[in-house]
Amino acid sequence: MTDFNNTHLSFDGHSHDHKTCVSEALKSARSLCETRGARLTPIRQQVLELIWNCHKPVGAYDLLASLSKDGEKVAPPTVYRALDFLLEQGLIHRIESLNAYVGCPHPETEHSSLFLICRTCQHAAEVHDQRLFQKLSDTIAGIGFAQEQQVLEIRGICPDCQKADRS
Amino acid sequence: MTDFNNTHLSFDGHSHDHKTCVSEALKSARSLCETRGARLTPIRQQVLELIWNCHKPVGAYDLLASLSKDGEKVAPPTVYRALDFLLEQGLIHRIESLNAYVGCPHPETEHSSLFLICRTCQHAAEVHDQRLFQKLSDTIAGIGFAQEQQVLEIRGICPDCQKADRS
DNA sequence: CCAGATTTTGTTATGTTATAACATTTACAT
DNA sequence: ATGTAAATGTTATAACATAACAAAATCTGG
Repeated sequence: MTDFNNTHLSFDGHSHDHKTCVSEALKSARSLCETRGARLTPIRQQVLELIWNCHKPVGAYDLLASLSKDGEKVAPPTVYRALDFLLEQGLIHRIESLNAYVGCPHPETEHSSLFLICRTCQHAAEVHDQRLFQKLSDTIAGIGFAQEQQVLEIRGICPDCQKADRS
Repeated sequence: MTDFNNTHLSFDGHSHDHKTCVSEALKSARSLCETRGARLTPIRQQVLELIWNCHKPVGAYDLLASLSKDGEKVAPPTVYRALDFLLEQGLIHRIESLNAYVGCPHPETEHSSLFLICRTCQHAAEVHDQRLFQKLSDTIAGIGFAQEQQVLEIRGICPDCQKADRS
């Protein structure tokens, strides 16, 4: 069973109240960092918010541009340091095949993710299928390989965009 | 069942006759291109050979440097065009999480691959497990997502390097 | 073989993504 | 308050990739 239909990263596009889901993500991030003694500084929070505000995976230089809009001058290291922090805290994921970043809808526990990336609408849905992950882990363990990180990204066309195509 | 133990990209390091496996790969590439009416030009073949000669995934600029050694001046587009050709023909794979390229040990049929990437020895093993791929495809199809390309990369420590660590 | 079309390669410039190195400021703990 | 650690600012550059156009090589039909 996947949580494809109840994740914020689904392909449901604008059909949900994104403002609410962003603010919930931020709230959750604040409380998590509090608990962990990690410092969610203004810059870090701002970057996290920008990532969540965008429905699609966002590139570091897009974030840089957004941050620089207010006339403030921001340099790449600032953005990358914030991204590093958010990645470490599990608050965002990096999509390797896009060089881009997305918010994680359940940062409280470490987990592997499978991303379904639509080449039409650019959205990336995070899928969790325990049975699948188990089979994968078993296969890898059977080989004797000690896995530390999984990069699982499927590219194609999401259900919505397939429908749109046919109409 | 995986072919982990009978692939040229395994973690067996220098325990096999790599010269032979490179020349076989090149021979196979030539015959494949012949059959398909694709032109394996000197540059393309040279790039393929360089990739096979290296046990690890190779970056485009490493290839560039190798090509430029003979005093010839080679520019990035030359390398990237060769890589594009080789990717199209399925003669190499790109490892997204490394921005690097590896030779494909069975280019005759299109296929998905799962890569096990060792962060100690840098080798990347291509694994094929039909049952696993089937389960993955079923999961994705069940969601209604039309997959076109899979990026499956597991990072960790290979069996050999684990042994080496303990000794 | 030749002329035109197509493919491949050369060349220059630039775009995009990411990090190194070091200075300064801010927050924290005693 | 003061020393220490963490975070941020700043400058420069590394690493990865492609656009655009010119020249050369190859293929194809007459």
